[in-house]
Amino acid sequence: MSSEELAAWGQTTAAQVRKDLSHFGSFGKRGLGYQAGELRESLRTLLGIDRSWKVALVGAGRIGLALYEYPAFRSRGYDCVAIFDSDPSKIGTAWGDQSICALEVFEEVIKERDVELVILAIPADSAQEVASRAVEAGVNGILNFAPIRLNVPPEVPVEDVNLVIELEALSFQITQRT
Amino acid sequence: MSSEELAAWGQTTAAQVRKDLSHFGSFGKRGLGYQAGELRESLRTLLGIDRSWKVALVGAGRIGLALYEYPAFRSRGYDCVAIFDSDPSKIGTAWGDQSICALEVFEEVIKERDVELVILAIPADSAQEVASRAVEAGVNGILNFAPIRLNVPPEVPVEDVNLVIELEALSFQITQRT
DNA sequence: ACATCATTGTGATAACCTGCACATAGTAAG
DNA sequence: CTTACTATGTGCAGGTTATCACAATGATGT
Repeated sequence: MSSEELAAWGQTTAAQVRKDLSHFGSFGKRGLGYQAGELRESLRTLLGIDRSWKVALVGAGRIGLALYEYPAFRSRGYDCVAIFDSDPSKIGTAWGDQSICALEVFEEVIKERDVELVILAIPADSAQEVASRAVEAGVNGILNFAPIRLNVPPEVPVEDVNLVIELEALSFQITQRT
Repeated sequence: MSSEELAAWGQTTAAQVRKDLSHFGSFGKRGLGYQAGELRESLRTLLGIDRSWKVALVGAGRIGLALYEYPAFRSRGYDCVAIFDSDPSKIGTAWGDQSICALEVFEEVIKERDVELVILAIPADSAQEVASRAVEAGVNGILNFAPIRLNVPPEVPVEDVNLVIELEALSFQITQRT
């Protein structure tokens, strides 16, 4: 597969593909291109997605449920090993093979099950507190659906997903289109 | 409110805030700062979010449900005026005040209800087809949850949301952290 | 063995973005 | 009215990112 082909796939240019890859090493053969399977594996290793990750889900609401049942997570190596919620009526009930835990036992469960990533699917007003507790408990990264900017130490990466902003980005582009 | 304060809020620098705003006009008063409410309204107009937008949801699965019930959408002016699904057992049933429509009547309903934005919460294999039909029916923008790059004319903006990639971005950063 | 061809990896170049620093202008007080 | 003060808007400089263009290199065929 040539950088040209890869570029078409990724909506970019051939030069961009080659430059980007060159920052991490030399993956292609001159005159031939890249061997797709080999490149794929190299990149998987490079990105740290050549193994499975233990994930905890905080918030057993509708968004939490959608994420928990999202097949792509498991198939890409993200294993949900714990679910938390603050609602007493949900605690103890089970989704699939996971029983929903109370936030009171958060640290305990996180450590016991070696959770590395936490998905926050809870309202904005409790997100900061849970995030801080997660960091304290040794979590390595946070995927945040709450519409606030979390304050965490720089060594713990946070990825924010804000669906309203995505819609607003569309609105903006449409408005600009004159 | 000074650019300094705004910068702290948005995790950036005062100079950046001023430069960015200056691209769209002059909103502040020298020696005083910005008047928050006024600035807010100016930006809302600029971004095209000073009005409500009519949205159709395609895919009445768990992700679709989570989005449909997401209160922030309605409160920010995004009105879901139609829901579509291909599953015959869902068609005709209702979520809240919306009855789920068949994809057969897609174009008809889109035009009749003046839908401007479409949210695609369906599997990758049918996303391109629905996207093309949406563009053809006159939709102005697409929020795409399917993990494929949609092929649509450049005047129709597409925002992609890929939750697996968000998790992978975390994995990468953690791996790099050495 | 040699020539031809295709495509990489990369130095040079251009475009873009961020941050600094200050002239400018509006406010307030004497 | 004049002076002192504050915070904007912006030209400039530095750094980062994208694009170009080509020498280097391996494959293929004669």
